[in-house]
Amino acid sequence: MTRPASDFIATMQDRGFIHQMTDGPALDERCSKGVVVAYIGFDCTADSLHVGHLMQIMSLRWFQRTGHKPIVLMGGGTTKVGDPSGRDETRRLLSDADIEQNKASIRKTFANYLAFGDGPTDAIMADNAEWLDRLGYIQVLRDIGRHFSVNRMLTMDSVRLRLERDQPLTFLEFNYMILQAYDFLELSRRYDCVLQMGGSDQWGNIVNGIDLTRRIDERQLYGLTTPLIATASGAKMGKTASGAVWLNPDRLSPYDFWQFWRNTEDADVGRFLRLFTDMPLDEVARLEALGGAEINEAKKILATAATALCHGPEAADAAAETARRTFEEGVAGGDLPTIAIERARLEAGVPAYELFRQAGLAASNGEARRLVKGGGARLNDAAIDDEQRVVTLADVDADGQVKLSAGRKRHALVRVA
RNA sequence: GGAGGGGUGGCCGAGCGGUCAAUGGCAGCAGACUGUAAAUCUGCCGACUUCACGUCUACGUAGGUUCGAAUCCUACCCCCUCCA
Repeated sequence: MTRPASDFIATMQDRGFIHQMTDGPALDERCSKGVVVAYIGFDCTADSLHVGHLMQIMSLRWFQRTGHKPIVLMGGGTTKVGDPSGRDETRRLLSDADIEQNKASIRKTFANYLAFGDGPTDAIMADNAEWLDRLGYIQVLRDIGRHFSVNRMLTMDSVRLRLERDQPLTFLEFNYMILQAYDFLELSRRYDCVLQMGGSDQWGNIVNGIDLTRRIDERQLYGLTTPLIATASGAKMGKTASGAVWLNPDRLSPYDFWQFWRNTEDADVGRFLRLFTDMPLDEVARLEALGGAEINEAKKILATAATALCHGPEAADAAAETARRTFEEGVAGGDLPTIAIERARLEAGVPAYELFRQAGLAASNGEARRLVKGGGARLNDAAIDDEQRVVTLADVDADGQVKLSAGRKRHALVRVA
């Protein structure tokens, strides 16, 4: 493609957000001529989004920053059905109450990335439960169902892959793409929305919405998908010690979120800076070029910038500071997980493995003991060599705390209550 | 409805009467090497405790046979394939 005319497409292209587009040139032109409305849907399958959703969120952010109006569509309705895209197994059915709860919890995340309001380019939030819940079966079959050919539905990846692998696909899930297609139609009518974005696994669903709207309203809509992000060594992105990298602070602390980015592989630093921060491209290029251990500086900047977007600048700085003190000075930083213990218990002496378990550094006493046995446990930065090591008041430092470490990276504090 | 195949630890996948808490791979944790990276090598990786050739809970569910079952039998549930 020649150089895009619109800031939006140019930015998305330069920063690596574009996997596929429907009629890219036309979309580019649209975006260069005035405010465009676009949406991305988020299903409420968990009470928090995770880094896997970050591409989508950043897409909306850039969309808004380049002068357009983003719609965050909560999938209050579609979550009741469950998107089969990219999965071999049927999603567990969530209760309406769970979905409501998840929705409420997820909503909060967006406030940090987008500016909501009533202005022409202010973001708005919608919920497809609003229209999907009201649909009548026969009516949908007649109005929408007749525009879908089962022959074609069977060729969509979300369906085809299931069938090819002999994995079951329920009729409920089979209908998901129809509902998502209908969403696009509905949003185009309600908000003049002409663009849907999403991950590459959403391509089929997006194209269905475009086709449906062309057939019913004779309106041209557009789609744009983002590439699947894996780490340079091929692993799926977003896994950490304790599972997914959640965006909600109650699921993953800002400190741990910061650590996730800090541990980015060398080869990914530039790409991640482009995708997950607002950093200008020339600055990214400079940081990316750092060699050897110097690349660590770039990782810190990445971590702080990404955390600032998600959790706010204060939380990001606090996390960076805690990390600096913990790793560079070897002092216990303030953001580390902390547990309290009564003075009396310490006077009597508490086995170290017990404390490791309580502090969450080990899931069970047995695991804690194995950690000690394996040489990975440290007490106030000194390796614990005796499995039976008992912690007493003698181990408490001047600040009234004891520092526990499991490996190089995971630390916790025990404070005397 | 009929015939056949299958349900094993977070996942994949061996086992098919004892020595099986269950081979192997992946994922995860830790150690060494480093740069809080990658790659590599090593150890750990159901729970609990006196960490041990100990106890408990586990191989879809419920019973049964047996000194002893993930392994055999019965019933039930679920999945897949083919036929109707």
